[in-house]
Amino acid sequence: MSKQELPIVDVCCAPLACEPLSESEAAELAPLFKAIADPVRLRLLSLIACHEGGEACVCDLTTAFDLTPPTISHHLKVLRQAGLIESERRGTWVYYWINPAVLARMSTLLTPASTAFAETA
Amino acid sequence: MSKQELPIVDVCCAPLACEPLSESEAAELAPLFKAIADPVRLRLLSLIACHEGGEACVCDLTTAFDLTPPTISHHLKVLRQAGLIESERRGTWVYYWINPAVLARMSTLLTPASTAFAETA
DNA sequence: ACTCTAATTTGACATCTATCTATGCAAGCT
DNA sequence: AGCTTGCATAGATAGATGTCAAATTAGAGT
Repeated sequence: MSKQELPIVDVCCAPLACEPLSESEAAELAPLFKAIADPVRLRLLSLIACHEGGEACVCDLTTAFDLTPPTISHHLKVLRQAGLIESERRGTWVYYWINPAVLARMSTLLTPASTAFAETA
Repeated sequence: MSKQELPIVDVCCAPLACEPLSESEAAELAPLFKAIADPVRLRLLSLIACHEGGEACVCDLTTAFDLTPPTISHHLKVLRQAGLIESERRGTWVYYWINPAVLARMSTLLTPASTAFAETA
């Protein structure tokens, strides 16, 4: 539905610490993190990812928050426009599921290159 | 220097998709992503992480942007207050380095639990 | 057709944010 | 002491963002 802006996924996938991010790479990646830089959207993403069958109806999601349906709808739209989730209407209900490839790309980006951590000083 | 608010790192470390994020977990995690949800800060983080010795002087960073020093200083402060980087003054210059543990935690959170991606459809 | 429910869109508003200029502070040098 | 450079803070401002109430669209079932 509504194929408006499709998320770009052609940027590099190397960890942040491998080589400095170019201006254009940063410009494409920042919106992905901006999309999850909100407590409600983080929980939405988690609720969807954890839901049985890998997808959740909006009605399953709205009940988990002290927010009005339009607000939830707004947050879902932000996540969808960023490419983090996808949706489909089936009869009365609209279902959402996550796009694991985008999540994986973000995860990889944040991987400490050297993996030289572990010193929890 | 200035031990103001130290970042909390006592929240769970499991991937988003393992079990739904609690409200408080989301509230603690969102600011971390908000800190990197900006193209300038993403590049700053990358520049610092990639710099030889694992640390960079502010003077190394300001030259990479078309922004005034106060603006860079502001972004560094945001990253530092989130716990993503740390800093120390040595003589004339101030050096910044990344906190790999926090990066690793964020990376883990975004790991698709099932690791059932790879279908780059 | 009418009605009911599910979900989104629109418009408004208060708050937050990125950026700048101007100022302040700290360290090194003459 | 005084100057210069590196960096941070303070204050101001335009623009983005999260939230809600009201209106709208889409299906399902009388």
